[in-house]
Amino acid sequence: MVTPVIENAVSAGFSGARHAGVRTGTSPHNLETMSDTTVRVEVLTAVFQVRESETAEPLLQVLLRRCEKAGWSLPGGPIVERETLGAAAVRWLGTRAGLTRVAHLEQLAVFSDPDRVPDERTVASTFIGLVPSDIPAETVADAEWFDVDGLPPLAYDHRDIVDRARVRLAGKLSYTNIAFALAPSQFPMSELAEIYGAALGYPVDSTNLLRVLSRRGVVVATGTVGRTGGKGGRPPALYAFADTQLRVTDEFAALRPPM
Amino acid sequence: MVTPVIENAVSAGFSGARHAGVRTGTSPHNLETMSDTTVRVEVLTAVFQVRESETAEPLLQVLLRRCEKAGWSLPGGPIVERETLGAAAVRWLGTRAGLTRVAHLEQLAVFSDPDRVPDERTVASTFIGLVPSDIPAETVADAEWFDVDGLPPLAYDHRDIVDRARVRLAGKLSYTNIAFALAPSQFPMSELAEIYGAALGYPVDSTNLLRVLSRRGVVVATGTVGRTGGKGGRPPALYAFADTQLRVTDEFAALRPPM
DNA sequence: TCAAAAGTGTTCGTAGTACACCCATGT
DNA sequence: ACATGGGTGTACTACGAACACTTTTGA
Repeated sequence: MVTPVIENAVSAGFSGARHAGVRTGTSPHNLETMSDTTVRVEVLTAVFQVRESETAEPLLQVLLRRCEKAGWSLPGGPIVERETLGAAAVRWLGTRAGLTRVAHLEQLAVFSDPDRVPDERTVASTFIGLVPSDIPAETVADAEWFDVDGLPPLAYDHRDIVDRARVRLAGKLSYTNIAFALAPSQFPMSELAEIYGAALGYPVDSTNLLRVLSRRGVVVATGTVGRTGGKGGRPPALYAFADTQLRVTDEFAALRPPM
Repeated sequence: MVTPVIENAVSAGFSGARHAGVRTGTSPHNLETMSDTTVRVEVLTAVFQVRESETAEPLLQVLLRRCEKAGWSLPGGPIVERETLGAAAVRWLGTRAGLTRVAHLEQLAVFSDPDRVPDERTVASTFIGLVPSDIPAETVADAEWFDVDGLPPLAYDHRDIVDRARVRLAGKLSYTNIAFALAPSQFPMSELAEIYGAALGYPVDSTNLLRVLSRRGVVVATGTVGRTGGKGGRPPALYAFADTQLRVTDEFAALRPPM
């Protein structure tokens, strides 16, 4: 179970942004010709996958890299010229962690505390990445998967980033089809319920999950049935996600438009 | 009515992040000692206020600045050393638009297209700012408020930013108490319903709004009553928001935890 | 034939909307 | 008194959770 946290909100009146002693460093107009203030920008991605672990049930895991200076850290690195942040995130996942495919990648937030990293001032633009559970692990170099509830000490503020990513993921599972990026292309509902359970941290009933997701048009039956498991039981119908693109499926919990 | 758009999602397998020809510009380890890739970072804020306009009802408006080079643009500018992005956003709102108080400020997204601004490569970290409707306009210098549905042509990608901000605001009105930052400290429910209506783009029934928001503990009655309006009518009870901090008030539309 | 897993159906609670009706004030 | 706006109550719908019961397989 993930505790919800409000993200990046600076609330309630800082009255008088009088920027005492703060040098703006530029004239107040023509934004596009100023070139004095540059800063190091890095991307960091929290990549999640629901994976088998020592326990009976699969668990939500995060991909970490061992970094000799600062311990375990999220994969990522600085951006280069003429590259979007998303492209940089993908590039670093390839080079740093051997990950060649993520089914979904989205911006999380920017972490900009001046002291978040010692030495050079570094702003981190962070991402969430999701890998379907049937994609092989392919851990490369010094990368490794960890249960989200059994993380080692992480470098800098990377633990905050992972926590925020988990909250976001849990939230979106409830009102979007984001699980398409965690699930295999075809699956029995009981397996999908386990994926939801792993990501949310509490058990999800497969019966009701089917009802909710099919009413919303998120999953559709493929018509095929799977093999029955090791200990007998009725062979399960196989389902698939209708989209492979993030969609809001329950837009308004309240205050929906009239008619 | 705001059309929902999925934000910042790069979905569905870029298989093989082989970064063809892309120079990473650094060795793959020790993130904290690299200093080659720096980039200009600017903050931009879409500030909203529900304000009286020519029409009978108040409308949602955005604060824009006239910029001689690129036309109307969002207030903001580059960050300086040892300043978080949020602080930079606040500072620029003060110097560029004379705004000394926002009730809520939150990160929106990062816009990083290499060509989003000509000349120097500039990454924009964008924010949403909200100003209560009873705060005087205080337009300063060449800043001006515009109806969100009657915007002039905006500089660069600033129109995209405003649109994304509107979608985010509309969404959060439904499942958080974010309206605290748009409403006066005390208000009759009919006035709050108008604020919701302006921000959402469709009429909101004040009767039901009261029920929803009081069940959730978002608004509370102050006990006082206001003055009756110009054309008679029963004097309204006055309400206030319980918090001045963003809170999720309807966390799970579906898939709530058991028990 | 029995256990295990999957699927179907039913009941229940509750949130949200629509709308009718009652209340308090100014003219 | 009556128009105007505010407040209360009620009926209806829909969604989701819980859970019992039925179905289909393997041992």
